[in-house]
Amino acid sequence: MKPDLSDDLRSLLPLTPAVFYVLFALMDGDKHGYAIMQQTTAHSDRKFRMGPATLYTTLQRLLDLGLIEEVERGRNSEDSRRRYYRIARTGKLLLEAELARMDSAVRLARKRKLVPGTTD
Amino acid sequence: MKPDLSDDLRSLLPLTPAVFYVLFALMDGDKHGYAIMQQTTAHSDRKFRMGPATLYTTLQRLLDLGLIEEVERGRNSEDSRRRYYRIARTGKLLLEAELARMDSAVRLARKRKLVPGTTD
DNA sequence: ACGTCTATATCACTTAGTGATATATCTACT
DNA sequence: AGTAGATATATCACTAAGTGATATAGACGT
Repeated sequence: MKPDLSDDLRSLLPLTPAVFYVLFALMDGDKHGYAIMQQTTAHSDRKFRMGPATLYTTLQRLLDLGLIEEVERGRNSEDSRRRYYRIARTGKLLLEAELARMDSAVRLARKRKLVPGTTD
Repeated sequence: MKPDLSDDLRSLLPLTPAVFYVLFALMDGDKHGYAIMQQTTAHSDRKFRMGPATLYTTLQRLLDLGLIEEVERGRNSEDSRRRYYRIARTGKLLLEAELARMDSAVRLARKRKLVPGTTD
């Protein structure tokens, strides 16, 4: 059984594109800001391009909310400018809730034949 | 073959929640504003509640963009206050593009086991 | 040493969403 | 007929979020 999200977190749903793609990019490992920006362009099939202003203000907001955490660089000799981030437990729960919402919208649309069915 | 979206329309992706749910509500038939508000609450499993301010400003914006059209009431003796809307061709294309984006995000997440698989 | 890419950061501005409130109609009940 | 409550649209003042532009500087190849 999964814990329910607090009202506080639930009020963030639906996630804004910037918040969604930052959390989404971090789901497969810790990353620094610039890498998140690049992955986001790739993950969204170039449909969403996040500029630096959006990225860094979003990262700060997510830190304040406790949805992500900064991780002290463990690596030996990385680029000294980089700041690495990790998705926090609450951030993951929130991302899962958002994905469930998307999934249910897509399923409903599929019943109305607005989206091609699964092929994989 | 589907026509590509113009740059103008593509810049609206990802859709804001308000825009998405209005178009989504209209995909199964013409509706008036208040009905859209109610269906949205239902469609989103109460995860998104759109107040009147958001609804009516969004409807106006969508009319200006040509994504929806107002339909003159053909019915005989309906509630005279109601204004009915229909999704326009471009609005449907845009909604389909957004659903495809969501679908691809959900599929990617499923590979990472962040979303339960299909059961239906 | 130079140019380009990488990387983070902030400013001023625009756009979108929101709580509150207003106004009017419709419907059901007495 | 009166009226209470739900339905329906609309707008205001405010807040939150995103954005283009710009700044600054370290990394990397030639």
